[in-house]
Amino acid sequence: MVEDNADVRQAVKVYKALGEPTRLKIAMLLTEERNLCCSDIGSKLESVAGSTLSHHLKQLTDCGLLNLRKDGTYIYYSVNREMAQKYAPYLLE
Amino acid sequence: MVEDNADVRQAVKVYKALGEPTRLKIAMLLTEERNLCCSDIGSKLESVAGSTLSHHLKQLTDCGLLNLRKDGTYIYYSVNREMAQKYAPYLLE
DNA sequence: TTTATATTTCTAAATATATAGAAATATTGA
DNA sequence: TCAATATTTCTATATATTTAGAAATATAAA
Repeated sequence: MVEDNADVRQAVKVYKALGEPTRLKIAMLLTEERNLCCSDIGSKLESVAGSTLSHHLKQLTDCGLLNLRKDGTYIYYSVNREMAQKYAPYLLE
Repeated sequence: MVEDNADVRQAVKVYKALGEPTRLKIAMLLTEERNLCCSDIGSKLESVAGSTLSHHLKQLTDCGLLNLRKDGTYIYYSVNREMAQKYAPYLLE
């Protein structure tokens, strides 16, 4: 019988996060260019509302794929390379 | 602006397929043990209806992650290692 | 041909997800 | 303090997904 442990649940979260076009593009964007803020990212994608972007970034952050650094009003995001290496090195190509 | 090309769409399909617990478990199962048929897989998971399993296997196959080999009434599934290597080598660990 | 078994397709229902507008919160700078 | 900007939360809606029962299809074996 296949186990349903914490590691599998983590992997599911990561793959679920990447299994949506806008989020995959955000992740790819952030491997090319580190330290983009929410609105930078928005301007590099086709018409996404800020609230939508915020939800996507939350999902990518919650699963551990993105690191964030707060600086004043801004939040700068980067890909967590260890996580990408482990689950989706495709991102790092 | 981030592109939405065929390669990205393929990656989204793969990650969407893996971003669901039952399907991730199926993929993990099939990296450990090759050539399991639908009902073998069903017996290794907790209570999944055959019709449900069929849908999951279709999704995993359609995105290219699983190879299949028909033999009489049976269909034997295996992980496509190239695809796993490219998108989710986590599976091969 | 009939029966048994494996798998798929059809269908419907429950649940989850993506989306964005509006309002709220946070921080900076004037 | 006030205004401007960045981001989040709340809310609702549209859409997609998961699920499985029932019926259909396919193959093999009796």
